[in-house]
Amino acid sequence: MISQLNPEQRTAVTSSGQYALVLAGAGSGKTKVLTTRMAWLIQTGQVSPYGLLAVTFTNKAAKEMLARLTGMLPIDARGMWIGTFHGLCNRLLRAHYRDAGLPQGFQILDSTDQLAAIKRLIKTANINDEKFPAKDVQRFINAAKEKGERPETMEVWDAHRQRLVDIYQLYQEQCQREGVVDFAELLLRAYELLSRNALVREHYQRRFKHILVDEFQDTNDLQYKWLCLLAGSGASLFAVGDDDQSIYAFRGANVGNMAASERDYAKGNIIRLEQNYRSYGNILNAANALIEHNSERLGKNLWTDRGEGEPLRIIEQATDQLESQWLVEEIKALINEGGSRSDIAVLYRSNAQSRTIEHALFSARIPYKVYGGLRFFERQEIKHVLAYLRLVSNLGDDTSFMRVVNFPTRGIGARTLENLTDASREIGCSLAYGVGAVPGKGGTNLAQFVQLVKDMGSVAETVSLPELVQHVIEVSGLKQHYEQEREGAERLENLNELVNAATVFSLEENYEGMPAGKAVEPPVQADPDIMFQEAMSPLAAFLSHASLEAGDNQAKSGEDAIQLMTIHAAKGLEFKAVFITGVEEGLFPHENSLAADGGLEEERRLMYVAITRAKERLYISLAQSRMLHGQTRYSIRSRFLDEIPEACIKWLTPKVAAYSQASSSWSSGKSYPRDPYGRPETGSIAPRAPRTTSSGVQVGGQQFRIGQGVRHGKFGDGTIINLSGQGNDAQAQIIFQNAGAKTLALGIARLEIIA
DNA sequence: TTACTAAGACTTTTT
DNA sequence: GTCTTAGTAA
Repeated sequence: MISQLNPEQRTAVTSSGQYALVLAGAGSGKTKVLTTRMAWLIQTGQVSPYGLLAVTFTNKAAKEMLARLTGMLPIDARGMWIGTFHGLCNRLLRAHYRDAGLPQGFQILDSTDQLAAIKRLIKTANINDEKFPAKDVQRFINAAKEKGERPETMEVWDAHRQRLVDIYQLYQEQCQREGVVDFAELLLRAYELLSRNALVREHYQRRFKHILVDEFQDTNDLQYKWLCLLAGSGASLFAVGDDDQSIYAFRGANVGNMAASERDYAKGNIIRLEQNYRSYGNILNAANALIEHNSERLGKNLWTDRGEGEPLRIIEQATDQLESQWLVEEIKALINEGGSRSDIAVLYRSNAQSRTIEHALFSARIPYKVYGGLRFFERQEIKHVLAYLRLVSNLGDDTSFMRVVNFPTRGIGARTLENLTDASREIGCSLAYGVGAVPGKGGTNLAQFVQLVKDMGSVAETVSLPELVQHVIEVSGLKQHYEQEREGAERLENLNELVNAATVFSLEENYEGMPAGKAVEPPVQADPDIMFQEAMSPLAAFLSHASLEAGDNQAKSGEDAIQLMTIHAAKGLEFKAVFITGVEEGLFPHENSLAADGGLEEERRLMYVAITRAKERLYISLAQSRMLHGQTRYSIRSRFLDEIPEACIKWLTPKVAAYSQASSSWSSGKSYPRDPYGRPETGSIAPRAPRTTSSGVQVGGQQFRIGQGVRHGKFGDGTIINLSGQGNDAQAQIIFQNAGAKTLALGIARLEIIA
């Protein structure tokens, strides 16, 4: 297995030091190195499968790793510690729930659940929700946890921050009372468990001889500390990552961990994988040149022996709609050449851009798939069923209680719930236990609801997991509710799918190293840590599975379709042909990113990621005007395009020379902040100075010029600020005094020239 | 209690 | 343009 590697890959795989940092460029065989190293370590007898821990960020990556490993070696991967940070921490906490101070069946809150819990807290604790919006509080708490901070130890410098810390404290108390943990808490609890409990820590430090980390540039401070603690002084730490592909700083990832690890382990063992097996030369040259503009890189240059290939094709269109139309034509051409649709990806910076593109593809009847969006376990009907199931598992789960107490409606209104909240708080119990204290009709309805959940609980003791799920769907009234709803058919289908998911889950023999489904005997063999474990109930295991693996993020597979996704979602993927759309100042780099520290560099890395997705052909497009937030905005091409060498590029529309005079803006009468490049930092309404030096366009006997006044039957009077195209295809951008900015086809719109 | 309307937001996102 | 949320009327 080693013989198929290039020299650098081989060095990495067989590295014998205590520490190695593999700087793996895009398309350089990162996963191959990681999995081959695992296989090599096991095969050469340096470690048993149980002495190995491999951690990734996504379930997808973990599955891929496991699949490749078992493909190379005939080993039983069950019980091996290969998983996501959250999955492994969950496993750790399940095994040692008592030492971690958690109830045995603790449940996991996803981000949505967490936000709901915080909103509820803000209400019950009478916190000013204008000063402390739930979203801000959530961000504060998660950021604190990701730095490993608890309320007691946090620095406070003003009253506002003090209050935030107090809310963090209250939130922790609420979670503890309800027996739930959020995502960040999984990591922090696991870290605290290891750092405080020497017995547990030493056990795992002894056990894991080799720790392997994927996408190391995406680790946050806490994850890094967790790794260091687990590695102790004896284990080998093998980290693979690419600082140039760090695009998640906004959610706490700290690229600095790469440099820090090198410093902390003082081994200086960096291995660079720079040979790229994915893209042609022009694509790589463009990517290399672009990323050169970033400072503080560890340094790396991709190369290939595949030749230059096609140049990058860049096009500038007048509007986002024309951009999409061009996209459709180009895609048609590619397909005519014999390309398959799924080899073509259309990437964009923000989700809002997909609408126009989808519309154009739809009109042209080109099948497409949009990635991103709601995942299976995040759908509201699924979350409703899960909330009932969580209540069955733990009546004290107030978040779930509030979610379904009146869904489907059963005459329990806001007033009744307010009474219940007050009563429960006074008694000091959870909502379900406080229903007796609510008088009147509301109280009766509440009592009936709690009885309903209790009845589900007794059924749970006698039937299998899928049977229970089916039962809950029926007696909760959810089934009936969606049967009556006009658009309920798909939701009903999803409910059936949930029963299937439960069936599949209960057939699995183990979950996170623990017995799952029908708790099988004997328990998972050969995992030495089984001695710490008590079997989790199948229901609790299923619920935790649902929180941790929200399901596929992709549209239904099957049909051969164009792939539409954000650049973030494209990381790790590759396509024969890639279109990067909307490459304009203000959008990409996004204007909001410029204010953030290191924001521009992260945007540039994002562009780097986008470029390196392409194997054969790369198209970049931009539009001079685009509908965004219901307004037309004008912008100039992204500075990133000026950072790519002309030698790699073929401009499909002429490259406009300089932008120094151009401005891009939303509304007149303001002055615009400038970035260090002397460019406007934000987009806006005042039309920018026309760029096309066109002397005018002749259509239907009329001569249109930039700056000319025109009158439209519907929009009124306005001024032409830009012209494009020729003859009947000519388009004009016009700012109407009352109707705002419009792009009109001169051959169609009836315009009257005025003074 | 529900259903409708108005107002405001709105970069990227896995677990 | 589209979604979520808060407020109000039926």
